[in-house]
Amino acid sequence: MDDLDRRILNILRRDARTPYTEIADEVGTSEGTVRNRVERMLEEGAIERFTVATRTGNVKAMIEVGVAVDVDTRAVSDEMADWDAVDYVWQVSGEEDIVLVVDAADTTALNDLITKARERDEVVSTKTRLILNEMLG
Amino acid sequence: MDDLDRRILNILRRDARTPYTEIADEVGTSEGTVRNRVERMLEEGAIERFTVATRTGNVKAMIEVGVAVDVDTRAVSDEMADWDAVDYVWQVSGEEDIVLVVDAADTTALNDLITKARERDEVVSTKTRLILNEMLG
DNA sequence: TATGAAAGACTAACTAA
DNA sequence: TTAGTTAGTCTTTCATA
Repeated sequence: MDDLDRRILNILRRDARTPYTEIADEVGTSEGTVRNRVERMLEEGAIERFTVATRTGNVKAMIEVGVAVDVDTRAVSDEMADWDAVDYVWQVSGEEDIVLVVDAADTTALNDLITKARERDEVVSTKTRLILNEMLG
Repeated sequence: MDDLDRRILNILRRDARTPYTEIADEVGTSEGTVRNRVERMLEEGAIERFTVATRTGNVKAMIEVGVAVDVDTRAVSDEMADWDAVDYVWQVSGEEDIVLVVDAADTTALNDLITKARERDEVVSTKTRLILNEMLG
């Protein structure tokens, strides 16, 4: 993971469909080098996956969910990952245990999701924050 | 945004390099249809961008940052987006105003980042949560 | 690091609803 | 008029030297 890797990553983070030849030009190396490095980073896990950032709805939010102490957080997370509109489920340290990152159609859909979470016996608290603006690092 | 769109998105979210022909097979349509729909979703903003999910360091975390009431949150967010190891900056509603999603080399790097945030006059509080596990929705 | 072959994406003309 | 299909062409990626 050297500076060249980081420059390649920065280009891919902004547009993962940039052709290797174009990346090569930009960072001053050959197409083959870029390709080999991307493959290496994929193997090593520096690149977890190629993906798309979506905004299918109008409301993005994070829901911090607290669960009871005797509960298998992993299992709960697993189920919540299957819920509609849920993009990511993070198990986190801190007061709450799970953070849902969601992309909901509207506030009603968001509210339904929060309700669904609160109705579960294992869930002891929720705290929702709307994501008003997102910027890439 | 119909069911076919959603199925295409789900495939792309897991691997954005899946060839159109393969997606077409999986969802039961032609390559051209998949391509047209992906292009339309890009134009409409349902797909914000093609990107890579990275893990360059060993520590992922979210840092909730509270800023003073008279501060331009946008400007602060803008600067923080440029900091090393910061993947995303979200302006959010709730007690705190900014959430940094970071991918740090180690806990020292994470701590440096938190310190850097706390040293700013505008920042009145920080709360850090380690992301222990992430799952795709 | 080149180069040719293979895979994939794109263009544009066509068909059907 | 819009969505979908397809054949041919061009671009990108990949494997080999």
